[in-house]
Amino acid sequence: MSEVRLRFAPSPTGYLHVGGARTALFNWLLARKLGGKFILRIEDTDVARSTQESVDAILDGMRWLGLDWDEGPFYQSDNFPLYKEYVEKLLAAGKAYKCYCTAEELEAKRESALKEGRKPKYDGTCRALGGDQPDKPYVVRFKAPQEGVTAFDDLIKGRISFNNEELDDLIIQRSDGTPTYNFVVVIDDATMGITTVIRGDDHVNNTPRQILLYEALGYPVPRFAHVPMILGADKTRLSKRHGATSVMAYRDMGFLPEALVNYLVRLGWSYGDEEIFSRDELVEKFTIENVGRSAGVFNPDKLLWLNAHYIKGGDPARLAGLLVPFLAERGIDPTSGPDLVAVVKTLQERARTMLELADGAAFYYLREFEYEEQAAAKFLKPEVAPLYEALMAKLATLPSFTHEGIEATFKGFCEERGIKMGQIGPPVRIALCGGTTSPGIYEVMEVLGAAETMRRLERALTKLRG
RNA sequence: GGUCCCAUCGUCUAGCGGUUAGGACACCGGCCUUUCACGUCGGUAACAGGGGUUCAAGUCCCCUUGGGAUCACCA
Repeated sequence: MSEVRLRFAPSPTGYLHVGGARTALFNWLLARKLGGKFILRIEDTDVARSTQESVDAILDGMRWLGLDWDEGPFYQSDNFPLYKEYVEKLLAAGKAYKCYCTAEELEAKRESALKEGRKPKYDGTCRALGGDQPDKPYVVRFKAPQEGVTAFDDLIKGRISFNNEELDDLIIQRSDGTPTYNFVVVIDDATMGITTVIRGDDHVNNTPRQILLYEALGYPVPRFAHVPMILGADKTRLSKRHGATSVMAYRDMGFLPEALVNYLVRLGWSYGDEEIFSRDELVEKFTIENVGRSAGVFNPDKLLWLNAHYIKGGDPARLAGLLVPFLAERGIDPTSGPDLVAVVKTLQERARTMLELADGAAFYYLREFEYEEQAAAKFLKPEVAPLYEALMAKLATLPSFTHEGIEATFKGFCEERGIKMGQIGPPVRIALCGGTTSPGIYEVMEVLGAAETMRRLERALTKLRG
């Protein structure tokens, strides 16, 4: 039983955001590296705020990132009877008690305490109460020690300690009988045998309470690792106003999962000077000790750079497959036109996202595209008509319409006529793709094929003749 | 406000007592070139401040300042 068991425990109140994804990633990496288990648990004790759509969205995000889990997903809402049992156990042992204070009373106390500059902690009114009050609604509170120190050695931040007097008697069961987060998380992590808890550092303040609960319940306390949060450019918590925070939104914006994974893991973790990590390398090299202690700013530019890197080196066939839906959004069906894989190859070095790849690929499949106004005015002039005609005649004699042959034809053409590539290149480019930006014209011509190339040249010829 | 955490280029970071403080993104130049990119070469740019400890401090300690998290019948 020395196997490490880690978990990711999101609450289904929204999509999977990048911060959560990074936490999940760290857990997953450590589990894979150590040959342990990675468990997915849905924290839906707040029945009112939890939705099935959110669960689905989170699962989709996990799958897209390739974070497969070994056990689960488990739902806390399935375990309410179990939690109730533990509450009873604590009650019976005198380690918890019923509190009859109403939410309104507590709110009032909290406000006045805050106003007077005192700590807004529960004052313990019901702690010493004698017997039950059968007809009154109540919550169950954990009877926390009021003195002493609770400390733990965080795997990332080092030793962290709290004076118990700072802690109050937290509610472990609501008046409607449902358990609360801090209690449930302990029961679950304990009963699931979680050995290491990696979570956002917004949980550090919960940790001492949870440790106390573990001890009260007689369970071993797991190791904790609190990962710093992700900030926006203005150093405040990353939110929608900084841009997309949903993992799936990044997919829709044309990012590759390996790019997002690489980016997210490097945000807060490092391995010497290395920037690029394959999934296998991450599993091999990841250690929780190399996770930094301070919060990091999400840098979209660097993500973009990584994405460009993975597109550049990606398998053209795979990229072509991923590209289809992006093309469909533009009303393009790549089955009627040049081979999409060949198209992708001409674009890989100049696209940073699948969106850009789709934009760049569009002209291959459009037959009656418009010419960019400025470009047409500058290059589609009557004077180039003879050039077009001569070039087409020469091209027509090519035995095979390949990059090499086409290039040789252009070279020879320029030499014969004593002109420079700059005089024939731009007009041809516009004829082929309608603008001044495109892959190299030799490769474009090869991918387009002889017939389509000639048709486009002919079409431009007609256009420039008025 | 209490508690807890954090602090190296604009950003992500390397550094684990002795370094010309390194890399990456971004930015600015050169080269390459049929366009746009890619690539390549080079450049600008950082140890928050103040005290200690030490022969020696970005590295260790303390304080200040500045950020952040958290103080729910949310998770």
